[in-house]
Amino acid sequence: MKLATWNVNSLAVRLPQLLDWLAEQQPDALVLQETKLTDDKFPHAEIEAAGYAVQWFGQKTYNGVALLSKAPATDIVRNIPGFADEMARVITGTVGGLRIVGAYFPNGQAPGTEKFEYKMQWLRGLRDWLREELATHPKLVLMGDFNIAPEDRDVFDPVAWAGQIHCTDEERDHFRKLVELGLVDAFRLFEQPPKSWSWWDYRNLAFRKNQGLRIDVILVSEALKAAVRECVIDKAPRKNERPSDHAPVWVRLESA
DNA sequence: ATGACTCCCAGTGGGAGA
Repeated sequence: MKLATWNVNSLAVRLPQLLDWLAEQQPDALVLQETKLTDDKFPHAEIEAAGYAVQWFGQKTYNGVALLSKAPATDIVRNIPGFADEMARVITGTVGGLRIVGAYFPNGQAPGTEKFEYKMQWLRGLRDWLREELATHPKLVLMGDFNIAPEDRDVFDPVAWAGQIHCTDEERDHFRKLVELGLVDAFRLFEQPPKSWSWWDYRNLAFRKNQGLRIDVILVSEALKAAVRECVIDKAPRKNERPSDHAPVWVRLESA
């Protein structure tokens, strides 16, 4: 099983790149973030023609998520049960016996703002729901754009970013509390190249200079940990014309 | 350096992203 996550930063713009990547990488399931499309505008026909079933949940301008899978997903849940939210940020389904949660975590803007407080509330809501979800679905994968750089080694300039959004103690504490539910960061199960990022600012030639953050993450439950074989950030799509600012991340699990 | 780029909706500018 190959599972992937990609913040496409507008599916309207990135659809051709998505179709290319699906054809090349053949993931069994892929979650998308920042589709930025209302449900009536979602390009499901093109995705289905590429051999994927798809569930989607979006809104105008911001946010929007989708779950693509070769085998249709079942038991779909949109957003976080028990947490009222105006924004389309989470889509969950079961594929091949795995509970797949695709999430677009709030950005949070800056500590001390209303958006930061919303991020904290959202993270609490996610954790409370995931605790229950893990109890009923031990084989669970939470993946997406976390908008949290878990540790300093996930930041190109940890001194400059200290205390800044994505790197605050509060955000990292929430990340650790998710892990403490019984999840593991698949990327860190393996030796990885230093300076591995999943996002590079569009400004400042950041990609060329490899100045980025690792904020796109795949967490697998303890029940799946032993099955994880590989976890890769695929930088290739960031080299496309008109790329997303995020790279896809994928994980390969031993088929069982 | 309250920047830089990209996307969106609006409407010839501005918010948001991270």
